[in-house]
This record gives sequence, C-alpha cells and structure tokens, in this order.
Amino acid sequence: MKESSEGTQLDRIDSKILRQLQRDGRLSNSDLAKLVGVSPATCHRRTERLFREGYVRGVHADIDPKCIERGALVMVGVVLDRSTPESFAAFETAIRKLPFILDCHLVAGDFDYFLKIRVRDMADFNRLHGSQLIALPGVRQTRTFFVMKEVVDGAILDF
Amino acid sequence: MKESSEGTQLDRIDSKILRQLQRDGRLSNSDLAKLVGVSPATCHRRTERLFREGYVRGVHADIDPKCIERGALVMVGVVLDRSTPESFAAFETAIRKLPFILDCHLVAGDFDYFLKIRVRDMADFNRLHGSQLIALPGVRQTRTFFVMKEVVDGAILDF
DNA sequence: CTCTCTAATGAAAGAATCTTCCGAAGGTAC
DNA sequence: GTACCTTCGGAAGATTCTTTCATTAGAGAG
Repeated sequence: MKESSEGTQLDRIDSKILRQLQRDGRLSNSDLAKLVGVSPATCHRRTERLFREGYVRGVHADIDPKCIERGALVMVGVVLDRSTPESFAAFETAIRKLPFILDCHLVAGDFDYFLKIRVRDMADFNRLHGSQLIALPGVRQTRTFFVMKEVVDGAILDF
Repeated sequence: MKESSEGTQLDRIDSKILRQLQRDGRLSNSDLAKLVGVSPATCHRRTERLFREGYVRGVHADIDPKCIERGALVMVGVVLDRSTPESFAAFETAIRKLPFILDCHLVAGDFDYFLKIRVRDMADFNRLHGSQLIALPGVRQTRTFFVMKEVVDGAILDF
C-alpha cells in the first residue's frame, strides 16, 4: 500500500483535478481529462474517488449576493456570559439554525466567536441583531463591524 | 419588456435553479430540469442566461482544507497608519496578491480591515505574519484571532 | 534477475446527456 | 382581430458519460 489510511497523500494528478474543479466545478469529465493529461476513463475514476473519500466536500454555485437581496455583509464578534462547555454548545446549536450566518468560528482572543453574516441591508441587520443575535443563549455582548467594501471574498485555496 | 434593465427580477423558476445549483453545482441539466419542473431545453436556456448575466459568478469545488495542508484558520484585524484613499488602495493591491488570504473586507469600527486566512498550522501562520502581513504597506498593527473550532464555514445563501 | 501479484491505465461501446432547431402557445400593443 | 414578441417543449444529431476489459507498470519475493 502507499500510505497508512487517512492521510493518503495526493499525487500530481489528484492535485490537478482538485485545482481544476475548484476553479471550475462544472468542467465536463472529458475537458477535465484533457487539462489533467489522462484519459477520460482514468479521470472519471480519480474524480469519483476524490468525492467518495471526502477530498471534495461539495460543489456549489457562487451566486452574486447583490442579485438575491443579500448585498450587505457584516462581521460580528460575540462574547458569552460564561466560558463553559455547556454554554458554548448551546450557542453553537442555536446559531446553526440561523440561515443568514455564513461563518461562525470559535476563536482565541478578545471574543469567543466571530460571525460572518449576509443580509439585505443595514436595516435588515439591525432588525435581526435585535431579534435574533442578542437573543442567542448566553450572549453577553456583541461588536458589529459593517463591511464597507468587499476586497476579497471567498478566494479559492492555493495549494 | 418585463423589467427595466439591471434589476431584472428572478421568477420562481430562476430562483429554483439558483438554489439547486448552489446546493449541487454538478447537477446535470436533465436532473436540474426535473427538480425545477421544466423541460431540459427550457432549463438549459434559463441556466445559460443566469451564468451569462452574472447571477452565477462561478461554480467551485469545496475542497476539504485538512486534506491539502490548510487545516489552520486565522482571523486578523488590521489597522493602518493613515486613513487615506492612497493608503487603502496600496494595502488592497498588495493583499490581493497573497494567496493565503480568503477574505479581506474594509470595515467600520475598531479595525480598518478584517482578514480570513488559511495556512497549514500555527507555525506557518507565525512565519507568514512576520514576513508578509506586517510588511504590507501602511500596516500599523494587527490583532490575531486563532480559530479553535470551525462551527460554520461557508454556508450557502438562504433565499 | 525473474516471476508473480496487485493496482492503475487507456481503448471501446452502449447508454445517457447536451445543445440547437423548430413550430406552437401565450401575452401585449394597436 | 391582427401583428409582434417572448418563452415554451419536442425532436434529433453530436457529444459525453460510465462501465467493461485487456494491457502495462511497479513492488516484493525467491
């Protein structure tokens, strides 16, 4: 065998497939095969394995937020009342149910969590902030950073 | 005509197509047509228009960062020396060239910019922080928030 | 070195899909 | 009513997908 089990290293061809699919997830298998330099059959097998083994978690269309009433981006730092595992778990369970949360990360530093939120506009955010965010379990305070300009958003991974 | 020009409103079918492609960007046209409830020909025409007119900015495979040596996520707040347009422009031009920057947003609040960065590990970040981040033009100070747990990352837009 | 075994490869072919053309249906202005 | 415009679904040739199969390359044992 080539590797132990989980950390199966990617060879040059697998890496090329991942890079191309990250760049354009709708590439046909035959086009992908040409770009990668293998036959369509081999490319098909490789790609299917990369999906099956979890290297690719999904393929998603990148919809322009402005076109679907989600033009406003907001970053929010959250501090909880208590730093107990139960408190964290309750917060995380609740926040997973909010559809406007794009990112939620537990961080080390002045905040407990960092949120990335997309809404229609500032008025929409203020409404959601008052009715949903500060109502989350255990929230002591929040600090809001309105995004005035999206310089880079969701860049692809360089590897 | 139905709408003025830019703000062309999406009808129910367009919205369904966008939602399905955001969920699974590799859906075949025939499967997509079944899910949306139109003929393959109509679905093809609609989808092609949504891409052509910019509703869909791209389709990207979501690669598991742990599989490609990008398991560490870091949020960084940046304050610049001066708040001049030239200073902002220089910073933005420089940061667009750094491949490990996933997000970079100009914000209102205690920081000028918020960054989202993916690297291999903390040691990797410390090296890049010292050699690349604080060397960016006009950077007065940075505040680093290591992500200890990714609760939600890159959720799809709910609309 | 040679043999064997395993895993991966590319050619091939039937099945499925894509892409475009065409006539029809529905709505609107006059 | 009539002409016009847009969007629709069916149809069909071109293309692609997906699997099968024989072959090749490489590792390990003797």
